[in-house]
Amino acid sequence: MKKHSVVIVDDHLLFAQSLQGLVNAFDEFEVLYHVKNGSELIKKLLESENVPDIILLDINMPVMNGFETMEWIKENRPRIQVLALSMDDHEETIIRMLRLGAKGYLLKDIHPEIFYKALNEVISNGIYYSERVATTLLNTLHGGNDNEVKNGKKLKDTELTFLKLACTEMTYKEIAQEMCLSPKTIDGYRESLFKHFKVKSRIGLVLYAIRNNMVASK
Amino acid sequence: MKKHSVVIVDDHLLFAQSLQGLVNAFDEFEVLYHVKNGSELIKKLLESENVPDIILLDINMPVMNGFETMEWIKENRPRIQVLALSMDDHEETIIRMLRLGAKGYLLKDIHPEIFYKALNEVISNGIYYSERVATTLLNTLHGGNDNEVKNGKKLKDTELTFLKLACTEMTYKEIAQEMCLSPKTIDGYRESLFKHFKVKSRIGLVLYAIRNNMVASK
DNA sequence: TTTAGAAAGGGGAAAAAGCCCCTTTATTTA
DNA sequence: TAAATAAAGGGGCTTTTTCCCCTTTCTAAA
Repeated sequence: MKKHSVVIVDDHLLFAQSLQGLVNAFDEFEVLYHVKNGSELIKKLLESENVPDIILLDINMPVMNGFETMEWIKENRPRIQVLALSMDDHEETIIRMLRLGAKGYLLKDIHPEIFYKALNEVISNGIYYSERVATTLLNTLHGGNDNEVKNGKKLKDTELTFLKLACTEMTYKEIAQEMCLSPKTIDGYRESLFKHFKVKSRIGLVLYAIRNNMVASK
Repeated sequence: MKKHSVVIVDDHLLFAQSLQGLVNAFDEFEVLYHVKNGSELIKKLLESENVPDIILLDINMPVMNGFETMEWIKENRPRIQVLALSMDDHEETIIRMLRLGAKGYLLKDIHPEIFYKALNEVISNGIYYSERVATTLLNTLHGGNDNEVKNGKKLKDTELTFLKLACTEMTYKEIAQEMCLSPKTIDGYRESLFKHFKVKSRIGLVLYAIRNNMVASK
């Protein structure tokens, strides 16, 4: 029987290498190769005629991150199943990744047996989430009471740009200049995001953005 | 020949399990067991008469983090060599860990061969740093030009408390109340930390604190 | 074709943040 | 022991932030 081929995309070489060993230890799976980021993956996919069945995709990578990579895969290699693999359990991240078409979302603290189950599930065209991920999703779906704005709704480009600049030492005036908008417009974005995220100050905004992975914290 | 025994402390089970495979693949080393956090490690060390030669210690763990764990080890099991293993390459973190007595600091994106070298180095009583870690350290040691305050100097308790509260939606007035100090004193801390970290605003302070792991970001 | 609702922006004011320069009281340290 | 330094705090000022209410323009839906 031909084994299912797996490609690992993760910049943590130690983890990638170790994970490769783990995958190869499963009878039904074997690792084709592993790469350090999205760009390398794309290069490999383009030059190799050996198409993998599953891609294990890390999200936080320096060069080309998981989201961008996922978009590329969906457009160019839609038949490859992608399993997101991250330490980040914030719902914004999870939802974003699943919206982009990932077939599952695993946290790196899962048990290897769960990992094995996830691989099998994905191969048989299913979807798999870590328990904590599923819980998070449930909370989001029929979540809460008064958060009709809070989550799913994604930010507009301009709001996101503002948010990123707000997570900076720039004053609003400087941000306005940078974005070629009136300070008053910026003030509007600010108020709208404050309500959206239920925060009371720019500090709160920054904390929210970082905690939810909307801007790079490190 | 008896193999050198290794204990893995990491909450990412998938990583831990995979790493165990990697370590066991080296002839000279074998994994004794792996645990999810510092508390579990201590329990194991206390109840088992089988003392490991090396502990591979992750830093970011939910229950008892690497720093606390390192302190305990130095006090109670000073003869065990500890290799810190983290994705965090900020100098404050590295220096703190090495000050606490870690025999090396590895970033999780290192190559497995480097990992092997590090294990051997530590066993022969040496010290090993990832290349990027060494670079960071060098920059710090005879670093820069005018940063006589910047790094090594650790914050006083009260300053750290202020810093943590500053990474919050509280106003300075509220922080002052919380700390039972005059708002003017708080203002003094603020100014001093601004200079210390070379930031221009409270936002900058928050970003610095998070990036350097001085407050929990997530 | 109205009409509702975004998006961009204005006025104005109160609160908070940021900045210097200063005083007092301990605690070092030379 | 005298001088230096650190910790706590005050005065007073400017800039930023935060808030609320309002206008115009354009687009999309009823």
